[in-house]
Amino acid sequence: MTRENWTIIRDKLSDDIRSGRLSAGDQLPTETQLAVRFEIGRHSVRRALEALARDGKISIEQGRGTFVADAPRLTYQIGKRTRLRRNLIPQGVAVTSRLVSAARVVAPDEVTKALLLNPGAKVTESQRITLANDLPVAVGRVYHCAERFPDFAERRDVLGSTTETYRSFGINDYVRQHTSIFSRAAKSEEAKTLKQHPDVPVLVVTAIDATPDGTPISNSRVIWSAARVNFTMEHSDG
Amino acid sequence: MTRENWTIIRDKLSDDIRSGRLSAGDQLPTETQLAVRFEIGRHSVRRALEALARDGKISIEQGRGTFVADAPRLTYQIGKRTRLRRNLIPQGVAVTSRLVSAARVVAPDEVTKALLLNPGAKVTESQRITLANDLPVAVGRVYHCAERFPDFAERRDVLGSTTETYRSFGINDYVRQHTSIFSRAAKSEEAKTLKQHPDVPVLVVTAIDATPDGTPISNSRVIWSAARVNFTMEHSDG
DNA sequence: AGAGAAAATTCATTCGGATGAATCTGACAT
DNA sequence: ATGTCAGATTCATCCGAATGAATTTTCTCT
Repeated sequence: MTRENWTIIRDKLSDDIRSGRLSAGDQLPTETQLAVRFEIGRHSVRRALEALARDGKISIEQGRGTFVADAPRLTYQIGKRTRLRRNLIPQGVAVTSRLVSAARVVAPDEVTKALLLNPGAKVTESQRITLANDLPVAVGRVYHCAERFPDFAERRDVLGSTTETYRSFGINDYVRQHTSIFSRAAKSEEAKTLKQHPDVPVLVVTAIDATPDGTPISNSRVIWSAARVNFTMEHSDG
Repeated sequence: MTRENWTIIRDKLSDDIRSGRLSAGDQLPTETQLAVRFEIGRHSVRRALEALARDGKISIEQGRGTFVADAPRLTYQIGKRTRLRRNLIPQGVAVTSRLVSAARVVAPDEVTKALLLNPGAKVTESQRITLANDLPVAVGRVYHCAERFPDFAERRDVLGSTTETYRSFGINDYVRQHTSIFSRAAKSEEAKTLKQHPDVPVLVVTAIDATPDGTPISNSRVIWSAARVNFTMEHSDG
């Protein structure tokens, strides 16, 4: 009985949310109140709340309170024709993305390999943050060969779309060549950027886009909030 | 200085592992010793260790101690020709899988939809656990239409390979039709089955396999230990 | 009213301490 | 050698308490 006490309250709250007894946006009782009601220590309450936050079921905000998450999980389709905006918009989600920084740097090893560049080649690194309904869902870095796409980040920022930007460089089509996904704990700065609880893991999605003839044109590494996204893949065509 | 004290020891240990000062299999000092050495409370030490365990960098074992993880992350390639064994073996990993249970049940809603069955149709549910070098990495349920594949689980267990089993049913080829991936916290029983720390999240991979002409033949839902796996996808052919 | 300061709320982090559970070690008897 | 059991070690869980930080609410003064 003494063991795994905190799972009781976690499961109770989880049930309340699923069944609708607690609905999206509702504020939960304070930690102290929950501790009293369930007759357990506040630390066990915190443990339970942390577990729920990791699943994205609730959102814990310091100084304000704890709330039932109101944003459902986004579905992001990965395939040959992976297009961030087009894939998220159909879900009735307002997707925006913002340029955080742009720089010209010597390509890191992985980028050199991914883009088939010579060691020491320069690339442009643009860092963007993606929001769905004003809530950050992903933050990522994209690398382009600096010689071929000298001002990619700036143009992308003006044109507002990756597809358009490629077109302005004379590339009318591009396809996803390779994708890799893994999960890890969020670094504290990532958690801050994504406005998520420090214990929510992130999904790291590394990808290579290429022209239809197979020439790689971009290498990206996007950090997704694991609680807010769901990836799908169709293997027929893409 | 008082804030986020525990991240200091987390980062220190993480560095020690990455740099090789601590190597695979090494036992870490006990919680108490670490607390003394870093001049912080044991609870902060635990918090740091939990964070490292979530990333799969260390493995915490009650009554034994805490050890640097010795199993590297597996890479599992998802594509049109997704075959568990063939995709993992090239990495020098001894992959085995074991039937945990087999049953004949009324198809759950999602399965009905995935396999295009009539409501109330029966399916076989086989639960298998997959081990890589004797370490569990995944546990999953696979559903097959009971009419067409009445004894799938049993045959699969005898023949030792999914491909062979399908062949015995007259299916010489099959392809991955659809895959979806998301992350969530592990349920306590899943954590136990996968022999992982309760705080390590899992990746839920739902898939539909089909014959080349597009007829769905199986629906699976596999729970992967998020710390031990890494998914990749090639979008050219599969 | 309106602006700004003070107070109250609420979560964040940390510490110390206690008990339980799993595992290993070593003494002991067979 | 082998098996058993007591004790030590180590992590797991829990509680209570204090201080700090972020936010909201209330009050005060102009």
